[in-house]
Amino acid sequence: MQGSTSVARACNDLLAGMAPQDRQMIWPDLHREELPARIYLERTGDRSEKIYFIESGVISLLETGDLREPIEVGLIGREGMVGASSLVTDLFPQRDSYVQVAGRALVITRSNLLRAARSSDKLLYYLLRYVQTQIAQMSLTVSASVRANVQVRLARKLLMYHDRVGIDDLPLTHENMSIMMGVRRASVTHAIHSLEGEGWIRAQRGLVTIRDRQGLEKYCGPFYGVAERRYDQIMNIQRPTRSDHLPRPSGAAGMSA
Amino acid sequence: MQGSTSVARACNDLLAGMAPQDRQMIWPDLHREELPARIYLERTGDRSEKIYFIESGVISLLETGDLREPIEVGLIGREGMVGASSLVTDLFPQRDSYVQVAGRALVITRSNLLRAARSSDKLLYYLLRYVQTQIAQMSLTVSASVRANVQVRLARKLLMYHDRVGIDDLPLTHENMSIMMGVRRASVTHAIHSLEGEGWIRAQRGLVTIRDRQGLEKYCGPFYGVAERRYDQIMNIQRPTRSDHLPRPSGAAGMSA
DNA sequence: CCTGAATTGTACGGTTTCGTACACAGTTTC
DNA sequence: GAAACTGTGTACGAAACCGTACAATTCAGG
Repeated sequence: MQGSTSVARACNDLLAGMAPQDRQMIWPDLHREELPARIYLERTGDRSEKIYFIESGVISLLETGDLREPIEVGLIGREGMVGASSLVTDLFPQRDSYVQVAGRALVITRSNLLRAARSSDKLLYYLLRYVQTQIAQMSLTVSASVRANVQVRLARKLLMYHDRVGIDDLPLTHENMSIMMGVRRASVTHAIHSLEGEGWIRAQRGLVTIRDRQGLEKYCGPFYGVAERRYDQIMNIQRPTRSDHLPRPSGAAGMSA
Repeated sequence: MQGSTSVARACNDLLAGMAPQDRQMIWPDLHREELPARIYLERTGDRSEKIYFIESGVISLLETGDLREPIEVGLIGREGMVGASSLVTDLFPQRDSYVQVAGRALVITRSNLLRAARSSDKLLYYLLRYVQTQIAQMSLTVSASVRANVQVRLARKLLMYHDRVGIDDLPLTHENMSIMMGVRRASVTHAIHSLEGEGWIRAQRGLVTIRDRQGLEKYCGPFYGVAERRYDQIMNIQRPTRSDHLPRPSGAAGMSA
């Protein structure tokens, strides 16, 4: 790809959180790459030689199964990486990784990261912990898919995007969201209007703006926040408002602030 | 627990499929345990000191989130193990593991398996591959939860249970299934009747008997079989009727035969 | 055998979501 | 500035599913 430059400082939480010696070990192998929207970082079954530590933008994990249209089963932003599973085993990707919101990433070759992980147990187990956070996210997505209605699921998804893009403007179309959620576009349009009517978001063509994050979180109830707290717990993140099992998601549950 | 005896021969696919030297290494540490129905092998957040290689019976992975009732997000039988994730990291279980169908398992302590995995990369990466199969299963569960109706989801679930119990009689109540699927009991009753009307199953009080597996598989369409083929692929299982992407699930897609 | 508990059958109005369709608005291309 | 494309608003009947409720059946224990 293009846009490969040398690295100044990492904006990726996994890189920022790993042991300094591990970070220093892989540092020379990292190169920054731009991630334009609508490209695939990995395709199901196609070996990928690169692993991406996302610095900005949003990647969706898409599950196709044997169906025509895929479904979004996971989200990755600056809190995560793409390709962790191809690291721990010589396996082909099991899902598509699709750039929903353009951004950039620090990229390392699979062989380089694999070598590093084999030489440092600490690094390997650190990255494996991240895999567990993805499992947690997916598990809670199952729960929400079954129990929450379209409107709540949409709100949840917007919050998850908001956590990752960092700004309040989310470049998403109704069609976009409808495919990711596996519902009709008309259902998304209706849900968007409803959330807009409450004053929580503002919708324009191809753009959703978050205006009242707390309102959205409250509306989602138990369907937002659990995955985010688990991420913190698994990766040992300490946040100022660390309220363990209180109902109040406290606004700092994710990776936003 | 009770029922701990010495081991004669493993009926667990993971143990059967691992490298002989790895199996021999952990063999002395394994003890057989009976798994009575309705107990929990792991609870979310409670450290578990045991890891279970399931020989028979069915374990559900239950996700509670912050909700009152849990949802089944994964199934484990003789093809798998409970506690794999607490192996690769010193993490608490992130989900409940509940014995849906009684059976037995070969049990090893976490510290023993952890030591073995640290001394054998091959073993570690083998078990990590199994974790990937669980992710695949969960990912396809998301897909099915969003796109398939209750009747198809029920059929899919019955097939997955059938794969794991080995016999045609599944000890499940309607209430049981309704909780696992997150729907009304009445919805399950209706779906059961419908599947029964097609002659694919036979239902009695607390018991569902599979009578026409192929019929069920055909009815599920793309919602059954993909996860099972991925398991084979990830774990490098070779089966006689290995038809890669043909629509025919061929009856040997799972771990049944 | 009797009683209580567990399981299953069934009903009804209400809500959500679907499938499909068509009109309109904003953006890009030529 | 006209055409083509993309994105959004809206409608309508049909289907799926829900919440709730209650009766009937089967099983387990005394």
